[in-house]
Amino acid sequence: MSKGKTRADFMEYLRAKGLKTTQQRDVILDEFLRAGSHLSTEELYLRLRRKHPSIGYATVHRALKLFAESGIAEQRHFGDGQARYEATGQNEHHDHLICTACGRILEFEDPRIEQLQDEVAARHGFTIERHRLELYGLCKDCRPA
Amino acid sequence: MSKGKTRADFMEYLRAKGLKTTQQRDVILDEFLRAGSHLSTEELYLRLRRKHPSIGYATVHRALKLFAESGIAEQRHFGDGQARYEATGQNEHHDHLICTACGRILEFEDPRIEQLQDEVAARHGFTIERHRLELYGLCKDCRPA
DNA sequence: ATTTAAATTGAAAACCGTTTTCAACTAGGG
DNA sequence: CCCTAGTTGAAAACGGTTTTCAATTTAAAT
Repeated sequence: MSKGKTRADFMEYLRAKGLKTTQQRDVILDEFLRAGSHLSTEELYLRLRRKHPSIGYATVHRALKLFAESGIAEQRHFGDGQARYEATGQNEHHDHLICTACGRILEFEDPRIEQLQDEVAARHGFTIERHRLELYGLCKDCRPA
Repeated sequence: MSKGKTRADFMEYLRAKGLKTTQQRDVILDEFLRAGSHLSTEELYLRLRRKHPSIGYATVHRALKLFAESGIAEQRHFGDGQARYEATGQNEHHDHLICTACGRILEFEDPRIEQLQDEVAARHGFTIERHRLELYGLCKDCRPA
C-alpha cells in the first residue's frame, strides 16, 4: 500500500463521512507518513511545529484520531503512558519488540504464534477479535556485551 | 502459594524495608485477596468502603503499589485506561483472554508460545525481559449462538 | 463569484485516572 | 510511656487526553 494509496483512502473516508479536506489535515498526514511509525501525538505535534507553528495540538490530536477511524492508522499503547500511532501500511498485521533501554520499536510477524493463539482461544471457548503481543527487553545495541 | 503465605511474604517485605504494619494495610490486603484478581484501585476502594468507610482512596492506591513492590501483586493494563492488580499466586506466569463484551478475564499459559517468542527475540538480537500477550474477543457466554 | 450552512481550527478549560502534598495521627522500638 | 519515623485522609497537583467555544474555513448551492 503506497503512501499515495493511503492518502486516497483517507480522502475517500472524508468524502464518505461528509467531512472536509483542510490544509492542516494535508500537512499532518504528510508529516505522519514521512516521519515513520509509532509517534505519539506530542512527537508529531513538535515535528509539525517546526514548519507549521500555527497548527495546534488539538488539531494534531483530532487528525490522528481521524486517521485511526479511517483505517489508515492504528493507535497503540506501549506502557509509557502515551498513545502512539502507526500507519497501517502493507504490513497488515504484526506484533512488537520494544527495547526498554532506548525505546526502539521493531515489528515482527509469526504465523505459528497466531496459530497457537487461535488454539488457546478455542480451548477456552473464545472468539478472538484482536490480540496484542509485545516483547520487552534489550535490543542488540543496548544489550551488554 | 496460600493466602497465608502471601500475607507472610508481605509482612516480611514490610519488616525488611522498615515499614509499618497498619490496620488499613491489613484490611486492604484481606479484601484484595478475597476479591479475586484484576481489580482496579477504584473497584477495590469501593468494596472496602462498605465495611470501612474511613479508608481513603489514596491509602488503597498506596497499598496496591506496595503490594506490587513487595512482589505479592502485579500491575496490569488491559486498555480500558485504568491499572488493574492481580495477586501473584501459584500461577507464576500467565497471559490473558479478555472478553470485550462482559469484561471477564481468563488466564492461560502456553509454553509453546513462549518458546516461539524466544525464537523471534533471538532472531532480532533481543534479550527478552518480559512480555505481554492479550487476546481480546468474545467469551463463551457472550458469543452469539 | 457570492452566499450560506456545516465542519474545522486554536487556545484554553475540562477531564480522568494517578500521584503527591501536608498536617494530623499511629506504630512500635527504646 | 515517649519519641521518631512512617502512615493516613483530604485535597491539590499532575500529565496525557478530550472538549468547549468563538472565529475561521470549506465546499455546496446559488
